[in-house]
Amino acid sequence: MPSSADLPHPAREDLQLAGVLFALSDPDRLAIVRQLREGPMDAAQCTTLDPGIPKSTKSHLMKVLREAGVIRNEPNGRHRTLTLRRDDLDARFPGLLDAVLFAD
Amino acid sequence: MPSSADLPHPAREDLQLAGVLFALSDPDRLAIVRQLREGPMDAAQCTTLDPGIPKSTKSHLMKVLREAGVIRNEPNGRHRTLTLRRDDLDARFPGLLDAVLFAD
DNA sequence: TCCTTGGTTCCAGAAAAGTCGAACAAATCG
DNA sequence: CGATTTGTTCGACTTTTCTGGAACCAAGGA
Repeated sequence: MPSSADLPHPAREDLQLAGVLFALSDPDRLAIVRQLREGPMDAAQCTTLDPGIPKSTKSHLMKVLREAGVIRNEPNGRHRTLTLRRDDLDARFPGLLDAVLFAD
Repeated sequence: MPSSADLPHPAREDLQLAGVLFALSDPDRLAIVRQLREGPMDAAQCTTLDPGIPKSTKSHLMKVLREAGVIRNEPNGRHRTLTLRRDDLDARFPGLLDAVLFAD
């Protein structure tokens, strides 16, 4: 049974190209996605961001990525596990994620 | 000698991934880019946009795409010729444009 | 030369997005 | 239970982006 702390995630078929591109169009969010390339990660270990960033700001970055369908954000004990939705993105927009992750 | 009507275009090496993604993160701008896929086009023939759109708004859409380096906008007699900067985009962000154009 | 056409620029207001403190929530540990 | 850790959410404020009218500009054509 889903915990009340579960956040909504769009279904694969509801992902919008423009929305995904927008979520990725920010250097901070791009850095998070790049870090997730290696695999799931607890939000606390996002070292790519300025360590002095307020947690509400950080949470907002995650929210934009989640609502666009780029990452999954699930409760995991006291933490939150972030996962890149690679399979869904590849299915809907083949090659896009690879191009973004590979760039530069 | 360059006409004063020439608009500034970023050099290939100055293209920013986040900037390009932002320019593409809008349905209207995406539609313009998709139409340019077939080849250069005069701005007046952008049939993808609502025909009732004010020309200043349309010009703004072009400006965002141009400043991000997605399209070239050059004077051509009484018109403006728009060109997708496919070679520059492919060089800097391989696969990105194809993925965007192919999607859906 | 004047008029029309196709387009940019400027400006101001509206809308959207980002920032961050403070309050709240859930899990864990003592 | 109470304190700590790791977050989310809310609300107010700032900043960015969008929108569209009006002025302007350059190229042709009558």
